[in-house]
Amino acid sequence: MGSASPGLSIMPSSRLLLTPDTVLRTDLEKVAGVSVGPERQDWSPSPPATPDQGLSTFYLSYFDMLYPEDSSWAAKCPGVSTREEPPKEPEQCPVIDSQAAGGSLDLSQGGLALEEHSLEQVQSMVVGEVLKDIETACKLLNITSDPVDWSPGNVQKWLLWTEHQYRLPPVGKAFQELGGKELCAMSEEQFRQRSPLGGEVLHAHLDIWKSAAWMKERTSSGALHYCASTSEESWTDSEVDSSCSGQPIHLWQFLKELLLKPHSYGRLIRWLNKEKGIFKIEDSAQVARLWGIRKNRPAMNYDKLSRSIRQYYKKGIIRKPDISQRLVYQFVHPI
DNA sequence: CAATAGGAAGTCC
DNA sequence: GGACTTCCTATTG
Repeated sequence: MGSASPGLSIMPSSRLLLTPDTVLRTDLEKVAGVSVGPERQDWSPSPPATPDQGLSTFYLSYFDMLYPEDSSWAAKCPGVSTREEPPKEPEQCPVIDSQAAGGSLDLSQGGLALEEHSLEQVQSMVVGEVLKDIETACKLLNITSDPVDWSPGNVQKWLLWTEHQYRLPPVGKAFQELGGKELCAMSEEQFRQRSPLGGEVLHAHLDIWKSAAWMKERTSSGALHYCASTSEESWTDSEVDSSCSGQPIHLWQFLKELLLKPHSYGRLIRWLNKEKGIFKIEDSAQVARLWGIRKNRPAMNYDKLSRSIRQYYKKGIIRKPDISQRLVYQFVHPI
């Protein structure tokens, strides 16, 4: 049989007749624009006050994490608006321009050089970051990056995770029993029918995943760097291997993964002293919840999670720091 | 009152 | 059997 319905495989590719980052960008804009709620997600910069600030904020947050040391230039970098291809999505550009509208092109000196190379580079970096985020989520959830391959269980995990990440209203059982193929075949309208409040955003997020999977497959021929490249500064090779091979993830690995993505999880858990491996759990309930999603343990809570951490004391994996503080732990072997 | 500590038994791969 | 998970009691800040 035709197995994967034609539309399924054609859809992403037809969309990607445009450059990959154009497509992703469109999805990103959608997600950012649509999901702007009273309480935006955790991607660091200040919550947008208006819908069109949402997009800028969305991008800037990525600039932020690309240039954590000096994000000031990005904050006033309307260079973003000097796009070369306005013909394509005219109505989406003004949104980006909203920052420039404020005037103040501070690109006078040094800015020009930046402007020259920045746009495309920044765009590809942003896309790269999105792809990395997806890889991270895959690791944390133990699901494949291509939604088409998801089991109904995987779909539920992804839904729970995405809900949590972007503070979407719970979909409950609206998508129960759906596998990845069915999910991917659904239109935005169908998403909205199943989940009137968050369906549209969920669909946009899924779209990003689909695009990413398509891009990944397209470039996979020579590229096996994917897994390892996701956590630049992180573990040793052997550790990367274990987290890439779909083996059950250990709690300490999970915690480290969260710690490696401060722009996504910094409000839940963060380094107090990265060199020494000291970290603080800022939101114990949420960290436990994510761990529960990962392990399919809906009843997981901080009481149980912390008991697991305490098992690490004996094993010499995690300990309490010399100066014990609430919710602060230390990896015995940092880096 | 939530966090910490650790024993004990159960589950899951 | 290892790596949690679940439950529980006692202690601490």
